[in-house]
Amino acid sequence: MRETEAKLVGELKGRGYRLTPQRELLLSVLEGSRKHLNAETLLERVHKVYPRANKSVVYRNLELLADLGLVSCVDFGHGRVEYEVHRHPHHHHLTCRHCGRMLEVRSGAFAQLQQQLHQDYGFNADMDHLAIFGLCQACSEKADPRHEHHPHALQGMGF
Amino acid sequence: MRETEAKLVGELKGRGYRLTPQRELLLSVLEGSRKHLNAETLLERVHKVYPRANKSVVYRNLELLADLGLVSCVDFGHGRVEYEVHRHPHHHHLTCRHCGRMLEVRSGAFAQLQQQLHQDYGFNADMDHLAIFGLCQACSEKADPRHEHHPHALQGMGF
DNA sequence: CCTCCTATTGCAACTGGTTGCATTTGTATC
DNA sequence: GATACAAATGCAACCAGTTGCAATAGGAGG
Repeated sequence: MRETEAKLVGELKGRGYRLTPQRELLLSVLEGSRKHLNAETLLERVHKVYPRANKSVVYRNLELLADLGLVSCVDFGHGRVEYEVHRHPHHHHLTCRHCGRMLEVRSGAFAQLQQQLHQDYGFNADMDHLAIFGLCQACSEKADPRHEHHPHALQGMGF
Repeated sequence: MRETEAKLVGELKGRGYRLTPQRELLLSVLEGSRKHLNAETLLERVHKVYPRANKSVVYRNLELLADLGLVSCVDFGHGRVEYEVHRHPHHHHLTCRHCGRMLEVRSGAFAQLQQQLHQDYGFNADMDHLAIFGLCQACSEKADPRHEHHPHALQGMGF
């Protein structure tokens, strides 16, 4: 906790950013949660301590913190982006587009892909921001190939 | 052209969807373009032929067509999603978060990742919807590690 | 060609997120 | 601790995309 706090202060000051109460608060809320948080929840919690906080500050600081590598944001395709402190540097997210469940995964294949892209194209991929969609095992098994697409499946799926 | 048209009709009717002028038009606009198109441009073009077309129809049909595997949509992180007919089944997009340029790529490493995820977690990844962010070769070379993050870099980047 | 049923459309209201701008506030310097 | 300057905030307007709902229109069956 203190460690990331100190890291934050160092990162910010070193680069000419200011240490504002909103910024500290935002990070501490993120650290206080084990789960991903979306911007709305985040704002609610910040609000309890600092009622005049504003959503644009939340978004702008999340962007900054993400940019500094302190938080990572993942778009699970549920209409809102989720944020978390960047403590497990190499885990990725597999989201099932059918049941909506999300799997955290740490596969060497990601590092391999990253390496390959660097080798072949000189591209330095941000693998940590990666969310992959598809069908989880359970849903793959249930899916009958002839009915893979149900009319209105997406609208009626309840997420 | 006709081929995809026929494929569309078949897919739709076979699954109980209707063949509406908006749907056909949307697909033909997508096919008439070699590049990715965003929903706004798409709507403009549809509008020229069918002036009372509406954005919600565009979005709903893009979702349907994507779901049927006829178009693919990629989020380049520029604030709007881009759509294209799904003719090159296995190309992926590397987007530079600094200069915004986009690279089309066909690497075996993606297939390998896909395979690995299937093997290890039984997860069937939709690799075609994948856009990867990072730094392109040019920007990586220009970036001085001590100034990797410029104040307001994202706001001032001009896209 | 008429009827009926339901998929689809058009619309307007809404959502999550972004932006421009005037105001406030960290913080470096004196 | 006062000053000054740029970074950050708060706000309101905005943007892309989504949703609920009443009206419309494919198309299957008669």
